[in-house]
Amino acid sequence: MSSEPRWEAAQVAIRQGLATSALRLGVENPEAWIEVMEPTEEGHGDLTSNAAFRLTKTLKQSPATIARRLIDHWPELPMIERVEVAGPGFINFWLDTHWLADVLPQAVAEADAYGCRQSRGERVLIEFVSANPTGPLVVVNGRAAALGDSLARILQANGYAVDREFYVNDAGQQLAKLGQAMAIRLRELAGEPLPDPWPEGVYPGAYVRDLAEQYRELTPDWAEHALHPERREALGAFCAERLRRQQEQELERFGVHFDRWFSERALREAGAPERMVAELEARGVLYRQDGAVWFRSEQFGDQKDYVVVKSDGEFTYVVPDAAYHTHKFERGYDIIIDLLGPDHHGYKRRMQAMMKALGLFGERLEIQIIQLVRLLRGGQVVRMSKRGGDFVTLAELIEEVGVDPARWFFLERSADTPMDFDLDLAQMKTQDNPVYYVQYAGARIHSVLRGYRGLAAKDPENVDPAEYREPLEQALIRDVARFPAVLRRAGEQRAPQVIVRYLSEIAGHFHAFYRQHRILEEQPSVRRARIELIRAVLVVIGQGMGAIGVSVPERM
RNA sequence: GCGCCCGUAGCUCAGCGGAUAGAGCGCUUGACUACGAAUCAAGAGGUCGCAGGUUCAAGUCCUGCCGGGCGCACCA
Repeated sequence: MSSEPRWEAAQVAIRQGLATSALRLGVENPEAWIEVMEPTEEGHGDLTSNAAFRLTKTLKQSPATIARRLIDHWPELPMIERVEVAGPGFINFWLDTHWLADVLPQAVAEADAYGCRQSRGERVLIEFVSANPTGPLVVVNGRAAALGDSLARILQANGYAVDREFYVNDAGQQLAKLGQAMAIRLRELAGEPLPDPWPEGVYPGAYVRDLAEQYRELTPDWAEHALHPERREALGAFCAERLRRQQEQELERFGVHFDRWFSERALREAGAPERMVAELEARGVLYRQDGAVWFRSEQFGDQKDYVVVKSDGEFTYVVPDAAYHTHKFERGYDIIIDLLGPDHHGYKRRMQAMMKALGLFGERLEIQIIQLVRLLRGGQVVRMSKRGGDFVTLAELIEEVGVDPARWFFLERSADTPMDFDLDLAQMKTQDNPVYYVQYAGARIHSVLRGYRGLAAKDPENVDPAEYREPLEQALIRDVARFPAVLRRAGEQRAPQVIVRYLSEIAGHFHAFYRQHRILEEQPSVRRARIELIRAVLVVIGQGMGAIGVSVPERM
């Protein structure tokens, strides 16, 4: 249950005020022209509008003149302290600090509901990570995990019911290769030499040997199994299940919990791919050529047609994938989000084309590509390749830099930008990591609140907003008031980094305030007001950090 | 060759068509007998890859180049 966010209320009131003025000046349908936003620069008010510029054509006057006329009969509103025309015609609004200060007790009272919105009855499905169960998770999976989980948290705070789902590719070719690798490792355990050369496409990673050892413990006639090609799939399935569980543990350790692990094998066993092909056939979007079955992808906006059933009768991977996506739609989600890895560029159009061919709504399916993560060590790019068996795992990354900094680092950058992750920097210079900057602000507030316990009885019960005189106090009040709007924007733009930026900002204001002003050593009335302020700041830091899955320790 | 993403301070990156383009790191100079110096204050540092176009207004939108990354299989 959350009350009216003051910042947004002010925005709405200003828009209405400007619309009323514009109407009086003879503008038809003024709402369409009026925009109220946060200025990029300090000194340009709390909220600003460019309405005058946009009305020059209609009113045939200079923006400065229009701006003056728009605020000519500006009504007295308790929330607005000052209105001014600035520059070539901007209208800047300063909100009344005392009016805004009401958000402080509100934030403190609402605590972990502050900034959140009531349920809107819409369901969201986010599929992310979905790494193949053929090895440990790697660094880019960590980026996907951090982004998907944070997005889920942000959307939940915005009133959506969100499910996190992991699609497990526990079928098909990769499983066979995994089984083959397993057979090789079992024979190695039996004392046979490793094949030379190593077979093409078979995972050479040493982790398969660990799995082989586990298999030996559990299976009396393990040596037999290594020799029978028809056992390969079962061996692969054994590995896949083990590796999937290992991935799940690593993700839990990273603070990411999936609501559902959706099995491709189950989908196949239920005959979904066959039904998918039949459905496409019935819609007349398939044709036969060179012994294979092709999908008319070009008709639906893709670059070229592609094969759905190979000449050997096997499905290509898009068929079960399309069946899976259809299944998502059938489950009734209002928004379906896929976060895909950087090796799925071509896949996006392909899946959208197929959904279009099936008559499913394209807008409800959002596909976001997460770009590459390059690791730097000693100033050199660390080359990673799963097939080459040479990679840095997510577990190793967490070991080196810790969960909180790793998450922060991933979320700091927008998903569609390839990023460099400098391991040396993250490891050696942890004190420079911005995540500690925000956590330190939280720890300082906790420390002050501990010190306040013995003093609280001497202070007045109620806060007098007139005590907020310092610019930094007022900046913090604005930060607290702005938070619901920030959370909302992060959700609309599907951009956790909006929260990250905000947190750095409010922490900066807090540290400056803390160095410059005393809290506990002030007069009771001032002290009471400042305690209320920092309690609210702590709530907001907690809410923001919660939205990106980073902790706020009481001591550090 | 085609498609997607990216070129902004020495480095890593922000920047919902709006005002004098920002932050962190690094560099220079200052601040603890004071609630936690993992902090704060001040300074230096830019032809926003290049060229056109749209607009009252372009780092942001459009077109073409240049540079980098990643994709373009009867692989997943």
